[in-house]
Formats: sequence, C-alpha cells, structure tokens
Amino acid sequence: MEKEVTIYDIAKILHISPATVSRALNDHPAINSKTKLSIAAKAAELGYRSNTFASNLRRKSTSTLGVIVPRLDSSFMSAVLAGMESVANRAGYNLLISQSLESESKERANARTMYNSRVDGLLVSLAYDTDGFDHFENFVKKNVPILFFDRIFDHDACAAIVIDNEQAGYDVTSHLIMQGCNRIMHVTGNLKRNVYSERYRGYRSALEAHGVLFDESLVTETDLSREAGKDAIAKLADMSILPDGIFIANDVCAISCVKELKQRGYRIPEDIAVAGFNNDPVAEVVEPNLTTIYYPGREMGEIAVKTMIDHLNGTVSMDTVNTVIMKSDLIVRDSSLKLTGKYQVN
Amino acid sequence: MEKEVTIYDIAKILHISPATVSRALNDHPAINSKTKLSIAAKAAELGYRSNTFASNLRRKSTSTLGVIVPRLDSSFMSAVLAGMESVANRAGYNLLISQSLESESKERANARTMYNSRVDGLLVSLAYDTDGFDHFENFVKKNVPILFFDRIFDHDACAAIVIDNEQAGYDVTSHLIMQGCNRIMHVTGNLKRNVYSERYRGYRSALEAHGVLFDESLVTETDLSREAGKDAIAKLADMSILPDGIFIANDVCAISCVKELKQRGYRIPEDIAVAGFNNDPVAEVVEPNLTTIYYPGREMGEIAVKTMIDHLNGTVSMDTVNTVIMKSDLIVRDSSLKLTGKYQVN
DNA sequence: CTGTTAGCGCCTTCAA
DNA sequence: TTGAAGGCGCTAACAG
Repeated sequence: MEKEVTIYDIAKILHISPATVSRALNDHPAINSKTKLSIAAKAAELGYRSNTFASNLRRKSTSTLGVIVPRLDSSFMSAVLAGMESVANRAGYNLLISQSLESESKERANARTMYNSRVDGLLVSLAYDTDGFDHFENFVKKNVPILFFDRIFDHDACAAIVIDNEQAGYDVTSHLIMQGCNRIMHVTGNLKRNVYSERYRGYRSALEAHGVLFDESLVTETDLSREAGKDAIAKLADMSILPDGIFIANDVCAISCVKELKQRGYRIPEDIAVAGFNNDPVAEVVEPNLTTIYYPGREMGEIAVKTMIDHLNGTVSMDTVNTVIMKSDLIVRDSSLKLTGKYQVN
Repeated sequence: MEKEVTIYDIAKILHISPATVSRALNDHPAINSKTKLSIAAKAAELGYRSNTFASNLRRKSTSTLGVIVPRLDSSFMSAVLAGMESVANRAGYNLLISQSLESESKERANARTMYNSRVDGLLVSLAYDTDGFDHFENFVKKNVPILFFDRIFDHDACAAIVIDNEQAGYDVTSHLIMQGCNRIMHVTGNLKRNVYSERYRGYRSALEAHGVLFDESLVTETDLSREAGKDAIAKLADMSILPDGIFIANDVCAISCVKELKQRGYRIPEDIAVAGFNNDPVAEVVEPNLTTIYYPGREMGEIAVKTMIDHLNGTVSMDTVNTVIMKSDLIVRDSSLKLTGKYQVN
C-alpha cells in the first residue's frame, strides 16, 4: 500500500507552508498564480488526491446530496437519476442514492442514514404510502435543505419540482373525449400523493369543460400494480354500461389493463380507447401502442440538483424557489385513436 | 443550527473518558455492559450522531463501496442494485453508484471519482466498449479490492461473479433445436465482452451436440440496440434460405426483432421461433411472449457485496473467491413453442 | 475494564 | 501574498 501524498509533502518539497498549498489547490484568489501553477504541477506529479474526510471534518460539509426515490427500477426514475448525476458531478457533488421500495418505513430508515451521513441536502420523491413528515424534521431542524420532486410534500420549509399533473390529466382526458369517448374510466393511485390527485383533478375538469357527465363509479383508486390493472378491468367488465375509454395514471398498470382487455375480447381502441401516463418503454411494445404522457425525467433531475446546489451556494434561497412546475407532453398512439382507423392489427 | 453532540459531551456528562464512549458506541467487547447501556442511553437522549468523517479520517477507511454499472435503467441492473443495497446497508456500508452509459470514457471518469472518494472496494460491470484495464490500476496499486460482476474482466487481482452464460446459451439453443429448428440465427453483442462470447460459445456447442450444421453467416455481432434488431431482421429477410429460429443475446433487441418480424409478415413461432436473454419485463408484454433466460439479478448483487465485505473484513481473501458462477434458468414462452401450438393469436 | 495521549489531513483565523 | 498555529471529532496504541 503506497503512502498517500498530503499537502504537507507538497509543502515540504516546495519549501512553502501547507496553508499556501491548501489555498492554491482550492484556487484561493489571494495566491500568486505562479505559486498556484507550481503547486498544481507538483501535486499532479506526486499523484496527490485531496482527503475528503479531513476536508469535510474541517469544513463541516460533505459535498454529498442524499437521494431517496420510491424505486430505482423505473425508466422515469433512472432518467431522473441520470440527470441528477451529471449535474451533481459537474458541480463536484456526490450522490448517495437509496430506494424506499414504496414503503414508508424504509423511507424513514433511508432518511436516518442520510441524516447520519450528513448529506448537505436531501432530494426526495415520496413512497406510495408515506403519511408523516416527521422523519424529515431532523433535517429542517438542522437547516439541511430538502427538495421534493415528482411525489412531493407541501411544506413551507421545502422546495418542490413537479410537472403540471393536472394539465397532463386534462390533456389526456380531453384527447379521449375528442376521440369520441363520453364514458371514461379513470384508474388512479393513492390520492394522497399529489401526482395522482392532480391527474384526477385534470380528468374531472376536462370532463366538465367538454360537458361530459362525471360518474363517480368510473373512478378507482388502486396501487397501480399489474394486479390492480386486472382488477380494474374485471370491474369494468361488470358494469352495466361499458366505458368507451380508460385513462390509467401509470403505464405499467395501463399495460396490464390492455392485456386483460384483449384477453376478454375487447378491441382497442374500437371498443375502448386506452391512455396511460409516463411514457415507459413498454408503451411502445404493447399492441396497440399506448397513448401516454411524456415525462421530462432527465430534465427534472437536472433542475432538482441545480436548484439544490444554487441554494447551498447561497445563490438562490429555497424560499424563492419553492415550487417549480415543468411541462410535459401528450403522446398520441394507436391505443386511443378511434378516429383515424390506423390501428395495427396482427 | 443546533450544535452537534460529540463523544466529549457525553463523556463530560457521564464523567468518563471520550475513549470509553467511543468504544461503547462501537460495541467494543472490553467495555462493561452497564457502562455501554448508560452511554447508549445518554447518546440517544442527546440526539448524538457519529461523525463519519472524523471516524473515516482516523480509521482511513470509508465504509463506502463504489459501484459502476453500464446503466441504471435496466431491470436487471436495478435488481442487482436492490440486492447490493440491502446487503450493504445491513453491514453498515454505503453505496456510491454511478453509470458509465456504456461508454469507456465515462467509465474512466467514474473510476476516478471513486478513487478520489476513497471507496473501500469497487464493484464494476463493464461498459460495452471498454478495452483497457488501466483506469483500474490505481485501485490495484493501492490495494483497493475490485470485484467485477456480469460483464467481467479476467484479471488475477480481481474477483468476478457471473452466471454460466455458456450453459444458458447452450440451453436456449438446444431448446430451439428441440422445437424443430435446424437453421438458427444468432444475434449477439460485442464479442469482447464475456457475456456475449460465452453465450455464443454455448450456441455453437449446442449446435454441435445436436448435429446441427454451424453456418457462420447466421451469426451477427451488433450493439444489441433496437436498431440492431431491425437490421438483423432485414439481413435475415435477405437470406436465400430463411432461418427457422433466432436467438438474440438480449431481450430489448429481441423485442425489436419480434416487432420487425411481425411487420414483415413472419409468423412467430410458426415461421421463426424467437428466444431472447435476460427476462426483461417487456418479454411478457410483447406478443407472442418471449422465451428467454432468467437472470438472478438481486442474488448477484447480494453475493457481490457480501463477497466484497467478507474480503474487507479479512474473512475471505479475494484470491480464494476469484470467480463465482451462478445458475440461471431457461423460461420457455410462446415465442419459441413450435410444437404445442398454444400460441396466443389476437 | 478504563483512561491518557497523540495524531488522521485539512482549513481558517490571525498575524506578518 | 504568505506563514504559524490550532482544532474539527474520532480512534488506536499504550498504560494502567
């Protein structure tokens, strides 16, 4: 094991003080640029690397951001993380990533770990069933900034980044109505999560705007799993008047609805037009291809980290930011195109 | 900002030495259990949290493992990471995760970051086009253990965890042969990556074992992307004698082959039986459902971290481990079932 | 079983 | 523009 090079080694060789080396390496303005150059050169030559822990210990900051997401294995989340990683890296921050697996208790445990690891800031997308905010109180108390994204918590002390879920829900529903649907089922997730309650609100206002009667029995709150999709279709099949469209708040569940509809002999979109949400890769594999909402995952991750870092640098206060709303887009595919008749049939 | 509680605070209150507090908190065997209890109680009462940096600085270890994967957004990788995370957490290790996005240069950058972050160990699955090993030399020099998984590098100083890709390739190919195929196309990835070269070897030995003639023109080395799938099928369609089966080394590409085959009017599996690799969720969405190889992702992640930690604890030497080979399984679905006639037709 | 002592490597006053 | 000095919080000898 080779010995690690320290600023003392460099100082000794160059006959200067460690303080000067430290300052030069950190690009301190009050250091002669020639001195800087010679120090940088010697550092490179010796293969010096800064000791993060000593630095952290001294500065009482970690240059690390904690990230808690419901799950890593969704295309949306990996896009978010990719965006986060690139911005964080460029700014010299590390990411400590963990997944709550949609469970509040795991989310609590993760928050504790982040707290103990003394992350400089915390980025969170809430688990499916999280109720309380108390596992984040520690951070607020210690003044560690929290930024929620996608599945957010409305809290004065925290910033938030979301898409306009209500608008998206409105767009999907309007599109279905334009295709001739006037009895649209809505399969949603836990309504205490903003993303689902807002999509639902968009659904309702679209109905209203287009003069379509709202029927409560057409709305099902589920966990948006595959099974939930099957169950929803079973419920649909039992209805006395069949819906002619269905808007599912998430693609994975939507796919399972499509499968089940087909299995039961319904034609998509002729009998029932289908639309999902998220633009998951499966949306382009299922037949017919699924109409859905494109989610700017990568950009959301980038903005989240950028906002956090700006705040940490004192450039922007979190209060100023509070909530950023991003745009998303409707992607129309065959599963909802009743009017053009261009459906693939195999 | 509240002041952080230190072991000195606890020591002062309890009229004992900081060293005792430190030892008690780390569950040192040579501390009276009553003392431990009272210290633990006081620590909890004061909301004490250990300062990782001071500890790291002193112990010259980080309790952090670096992970470099080609990409986060594959179901296989997220399973691996889930397994890694749970084992690491339980053992008190953190994970520093980054993705190379299949590019050697990003892999190099990631390795450098890991090196500067002084991870205690490095877990790597290689990018698609990585040639050199030199970006890992630093670790070897500094005696930081490296463990490759899935896409591995054959290197004396490093351990490796893989599935038996050759066996799996053999199983898939044999299955196709048993279904009556005797002209099987093989779409593979970069043959310098073990996973692909071994699957290819399995393909060849299965042909040989069953007395099926090997035809080099049936093998295409690609990047296994969606486009590659389309191209492969274009090539297939141009052949004078059509294949009756096709084995693609990855599900994402296989799906695109299926789509293209259907588009061109081939019936699956009647005209051409199709098999993929990985058991990606899309395999159960595409029609007909895709025959594939199940990959024990979660278990692989668990074993990788377990092996690494055992090594770091000195329980097991890396040399002893060297290469772990895990089992995988053939999953037969409609896309390859020529004999039973149970294909879904919609 | 517990205490004393001496740093780990860095950064930041303060002084020059 | 640079140097000297002290301490961030913890742990590992060493000594009882």
